Amino acid sequence: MTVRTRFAPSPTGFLHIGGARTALFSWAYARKHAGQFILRIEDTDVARSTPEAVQAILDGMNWLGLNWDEGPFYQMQRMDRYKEMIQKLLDEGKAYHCYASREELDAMREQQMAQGIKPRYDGRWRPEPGKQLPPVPAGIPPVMRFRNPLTGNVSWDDLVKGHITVSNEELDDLIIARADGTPTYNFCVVVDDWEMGITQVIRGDDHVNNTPRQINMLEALGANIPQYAHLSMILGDDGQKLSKRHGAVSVMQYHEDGYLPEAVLNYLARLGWSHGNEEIFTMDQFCQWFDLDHITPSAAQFNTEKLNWLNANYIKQADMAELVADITKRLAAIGVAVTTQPALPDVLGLYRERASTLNALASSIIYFYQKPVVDAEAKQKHLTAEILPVMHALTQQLAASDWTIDAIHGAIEYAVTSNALKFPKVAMPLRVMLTGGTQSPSIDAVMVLLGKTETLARIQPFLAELQ
RNA sequence: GUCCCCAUCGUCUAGAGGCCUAGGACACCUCCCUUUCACGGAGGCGACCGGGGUUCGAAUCCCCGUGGGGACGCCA
Repeated sequence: MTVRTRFAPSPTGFLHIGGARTALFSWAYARKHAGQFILRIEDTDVARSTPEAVQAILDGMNWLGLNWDEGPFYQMQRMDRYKEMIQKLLDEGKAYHCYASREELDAMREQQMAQGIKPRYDGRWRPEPGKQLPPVPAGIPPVMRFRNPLTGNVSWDDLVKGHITVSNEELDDLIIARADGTPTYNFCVVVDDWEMGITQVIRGDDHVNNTPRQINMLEALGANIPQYAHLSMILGDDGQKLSKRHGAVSVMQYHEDGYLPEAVLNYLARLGWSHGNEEIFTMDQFCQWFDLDHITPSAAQFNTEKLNWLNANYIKQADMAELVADITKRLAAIGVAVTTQPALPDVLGLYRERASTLNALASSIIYFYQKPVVDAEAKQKHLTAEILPVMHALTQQLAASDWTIDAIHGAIEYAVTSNALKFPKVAMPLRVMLTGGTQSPSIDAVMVLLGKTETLARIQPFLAELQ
């Protein structure tokens, strides 16, 4: 049987990091087994679903490169099919109408909680042989409930968590269609997973509790039971649960923040899954290695520092043409136009090993295309009156040099030795004048990139000012 | 409250009864490289939640406890 997995988000918000990992694992499982990966949009909550959210999910998937083989299927477009199946269950006596009002049900739950028992529907409208049902209230549209078995257990071998058993006594007759006739989540999932031939349901472990209900419905429908793999959740950097209010961000935010999709993917893959000591790997390798056996059943805390480390690695390896295009865009976004000189690939060649995000990389090279803002403290510390004569002499020599890295280095070296100074004593003032700060790659390499004219132009005002 | 799940360095994890003096990675510290900062290299610090079993032997299996999480919607 060919493997068919699915990712089934509800379009009520952006694709966040937890959803992205679920999608990644489902995708990788299908790829590993040469199967199909299906995208299904669970939009039956009309009030909360939005087209913008659908687009945001698609954008996130595309950015990560998680390509799907079928879909996206929209549940709202499959209503007729669900309704047929509901009718089938009704005809077979496996579902029934319930006329209990919301107020009535709320009161029931409250009472059960007060008694210290698990709140569950008490079956007041469930038909039984010889049972007298309440009189049907007039003008009240009923909901449809699934007739869950009263006794016995439901169990399955979860591919991540192992054997799980739940007693049917813990379950109740869930609503499968609302009063307006639209089917609810648990029912749609069951019909879709069945009809789409899903073989492995890989999803978040907040669905563990839904699984026994779904298995019961699948059985009532006469459907095959897929295998289930429940992934633990991802906690925020601070160990707290991720929520809209707290820490949950769109995967596209990582794009904006300067992360490469490869890095995010690699990080996510390694969060809760492992392949021995492998830390950095391509998606091809991941798809070959991926298996459900090596997924940790416990929750994992997100660690931005490790993501940064991975991202730095991917920035170092990135294709130069792509890097140039990306950095150009990021600089443009902050109002910096990249000119032909110095050539961006040359600059990036020197700076790419120093940054852990693309944004950091972009801002680290601004001073090649704009006059730097000089750090006052650095200026005061390094641009002293005593260094002035040395700088003057050095500038003259630089002006006459042929502007190769050796020539520049030689000129600085001469200034150092002829004045009996330490190298930084000369290099630091240059760094401050040319870059505005005290941290940069080798100053001679920076000067080569900056060019003779620009270098001298940046030094000149300081010499004048110091005089 | 009830049910379900989870538990190895600060974090992500390796670990399928002896290979464990518990390995790797991030972070942190030290040193090296060096022209500052990074990068890189070499070291270091650092964990099996507690208690009972089972076993010749337990991080690993079982039970209890503790702690954490999830679920209990006409949401998904």
